[in-house]
Amino acid sequence: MPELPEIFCRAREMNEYLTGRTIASVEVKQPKCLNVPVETFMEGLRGNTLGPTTYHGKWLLTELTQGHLLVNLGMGGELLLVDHDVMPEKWRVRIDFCDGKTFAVNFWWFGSTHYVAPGALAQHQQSAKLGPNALDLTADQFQAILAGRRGRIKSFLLDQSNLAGIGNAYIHDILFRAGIHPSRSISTLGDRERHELFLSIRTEFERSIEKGAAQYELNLLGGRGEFGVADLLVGYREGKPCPTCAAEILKVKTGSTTSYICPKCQVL
DNA sequence: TATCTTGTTAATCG
DNA sequence: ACGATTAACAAGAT
Repeated sequence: MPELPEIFCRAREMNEYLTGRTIASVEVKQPKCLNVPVETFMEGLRGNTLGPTTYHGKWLLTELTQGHLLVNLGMGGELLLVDHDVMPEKWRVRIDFCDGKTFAVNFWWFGSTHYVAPGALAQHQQSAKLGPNALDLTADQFQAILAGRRGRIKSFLLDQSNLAGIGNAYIHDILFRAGIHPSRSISTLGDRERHELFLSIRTEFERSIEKGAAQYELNLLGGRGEFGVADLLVGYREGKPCPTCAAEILKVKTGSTTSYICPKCQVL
């Protein structure tokens, strides 16, 4: 589940381990994950040296000598730095560096690996329309984004054009910490609740980042984070007691997504 | 076998 | 125009 904490950590790792390496060749096993024809992709990348990597929501953006390499892990996958001849079993795109290392990209569903030509980043639709990073907001900015908005709070928070980085895994605990039911209308939320929500996003994401993000995702070197199921409060804990009031945690349908809630702490 | 899932976009309906 | 809902898409695990 790559959400903001995972992407944040991958970006940090890419800065530490990939920056300065020069691309010798590129191979694509799944052309559908590209935004341009395979030839364009390979030609665009070849010969470039990798600069700093930043993140925006669930996108990783790596500056190249000319242009940018963008990766979105979709619903999961691995970014691995390996030796040329020790490739992982599954990979969709491999970027071979001149020094014998390879950046191997794999998704298990719906990922993207894009090449953006110099100066064209603003034209990259998928990343250009993202809202601000959820962790970069101040309390006031968060209030401003919520002000006057309609609809349900959960769909609002999951909509990457409002604020970027929250997905359907961390959101269970984010809403629980704030004591807010996922189906609450935004218009019924008081200032105090909105502020609690703001704090919950920070708390939740920062806790995970401190631990190197999710246990069930591999980091660049093949290791794992330490944020695991034991760190979850209500997410994926159907039938278990709420950590606050001991009521039974429920798994409920909220629109097209599933939510885990405490029915006593998060009333509609 | 059938169903579930961490994401995103487009289409559709009211 | 907006919000809600559904389907669809590149898999893999249970």
